[in-house]
Amino acid sequence: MARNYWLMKSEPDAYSWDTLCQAGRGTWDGVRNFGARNNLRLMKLGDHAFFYHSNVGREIVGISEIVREFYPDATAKGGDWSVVDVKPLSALPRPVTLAEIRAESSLKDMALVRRARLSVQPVTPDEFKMILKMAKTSPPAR
DNA sequence: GCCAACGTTGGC
DNA sequence: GCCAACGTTGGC
Repeated sequence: MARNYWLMKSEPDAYSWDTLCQAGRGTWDGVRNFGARNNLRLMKLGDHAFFYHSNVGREIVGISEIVREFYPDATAKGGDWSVVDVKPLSALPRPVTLAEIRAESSLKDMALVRRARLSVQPVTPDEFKMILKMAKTSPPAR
């Protein structure tokens, strides 16, 4: 069975990869964008998602796994919003920055590049593999 | 801290 | 259903 890949953004000041690792499991709440919500609802148990630090860091730092499919967001006052539960799977050997992703031509169509403001977005298997490969190699010289 | 991009809201 | 105004995200 094919696994789907995603990318979820969080400002580390609000909720960081370290916070998720310490907690062991987390609920991805507070999404208030229809596109992002729809992506949450497409997530299946066992899907993998990059954890991206927006604003501070601007880099992918780890991979989480979806451990509960979508259910209503208890933090929403009205509206039709959803959450999923995630757990940390593994940290990347080293973070892959937005600048590196922009510089990699095969990743130019990533939603991260094309639709900067979408906080929950799909990642293709090829994109996922490429970023893993980048995370295992040395950072580009500058 | 600024501001461009863009998603959402609401008047018509 | 259009679109202007508004608010928010997030890179720089």
